[in-house]
Amino acid sequence: MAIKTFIVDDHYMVIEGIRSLLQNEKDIEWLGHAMNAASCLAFLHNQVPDVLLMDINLPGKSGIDLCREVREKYPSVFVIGLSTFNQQSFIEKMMEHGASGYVLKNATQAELMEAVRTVARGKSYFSHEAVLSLKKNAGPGIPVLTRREKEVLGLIGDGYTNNEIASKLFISVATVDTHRKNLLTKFDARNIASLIKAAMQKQLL
Amino acid sequence: MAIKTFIVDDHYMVIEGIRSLLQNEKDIEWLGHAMNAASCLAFLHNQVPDVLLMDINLPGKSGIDLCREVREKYPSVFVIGLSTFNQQSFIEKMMEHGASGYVLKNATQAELMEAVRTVARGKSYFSHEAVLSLKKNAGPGIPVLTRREKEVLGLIGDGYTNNEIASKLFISVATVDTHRKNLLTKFDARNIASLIKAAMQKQLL
DNA sequence: TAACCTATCCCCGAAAAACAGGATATTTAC
DNA sequence: GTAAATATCCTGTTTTTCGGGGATAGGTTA
Repeated sequence: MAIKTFIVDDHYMVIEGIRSLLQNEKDIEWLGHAMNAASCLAFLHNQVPDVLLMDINLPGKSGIDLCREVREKYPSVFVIGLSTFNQQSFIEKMMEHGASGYVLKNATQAELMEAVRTVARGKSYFSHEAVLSLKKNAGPGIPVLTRREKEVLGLIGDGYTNNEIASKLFISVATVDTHRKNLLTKFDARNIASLIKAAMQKQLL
Repeated sequence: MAIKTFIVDDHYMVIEGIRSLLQNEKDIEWLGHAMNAASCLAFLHNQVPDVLLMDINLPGKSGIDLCREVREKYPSVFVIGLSTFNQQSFIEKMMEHGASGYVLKNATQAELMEAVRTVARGKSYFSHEAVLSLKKNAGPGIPVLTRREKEVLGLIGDGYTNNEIASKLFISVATVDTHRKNLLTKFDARNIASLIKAAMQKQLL
């Protein structure tokens, strides 16, 4: 029985590319594509694929959220995350939300097919490069921030000084300073510059 | 005479997608593809296309630089920039470096073919969405940085202090301070935090 | 209840950055 | 060849950050 596949990606060229890579495989069946989360869910309502290839950067609802929703409603669907970047933060998040694999968009045909077949058997598959970047970047991960810390981080990024932040949040400067110090510790940053850069890279700002 | 096209993109799926979108058009000929700047230049050495489709995010040398180089050596080649994002900073840069068009990767088949045909006639073509985002985001634009400023900006982002940067670059702290001041002015930033955030958003870091 | 997390506040001193001026070579561009 | 841009350096003062501490109070949870 052929593996039924479905694709969600807002890039027409990527959809076409994947289709042309998979269409000549006899054990892989192409059910169609969606270009956003809503029409993907609508499609699943009628027909359920075995493997769902999903861009993690979707307009509106992110791939991360869509992945969680699909896995909750249709546990038989295995999800493969697709992305241009191999950012460990994205990979980790997709995994946490139930994805079975992660493939970079510069993957070869062989890699893509292996991913589809592996995941269809209920196993996990990661792009070679994705694994490398996970290993390389094994250290930090995404720090867990409290609500207040996120708030302070946002204001720091907007260029406000501790004094201004204190006024805005109706707290003492000392408190803001403590939050700031905790942020530096959590991000393992030397100063505000590296803190902001790290936060931007981890999509926390 | 068919329009000879060539593609540079490091994403295999995108190459395949474009190929499958263009291959059935009788007035468009597919010369091949390259996955990085070097092999693109090597190809051009032997065969010159009419239209060169080029991802702006290439590994190593950026699409921006490749575009300039190609236009200098082969003025008959018209370049179309390809990108996932419609960031006005990228679009502007590609134009400054001699590109004739800009198409988003979520473009439709019709749009892509129109772009190729328009550009082949020596005219300019912009994705509908690219034009929109240019209009919408007319405000700030992207600051022009000198080589030294970019260097200093990078080191600031990596968390080095002015003293450390001075040592690294074998210049005085006062000079580093001046570069820093100029960066703040160019980015219209209040302090380092907002500078780094702005630089990250504009992909300059 | 005790341990833990979160948010709040405080002190100190050294280091760094921000602000405000100005100055001088060397390229680069017109 | 002249003007503009770039890179370099200087002297101040004021503000902010950074790195140590430590303390209290409320909520959660094991």
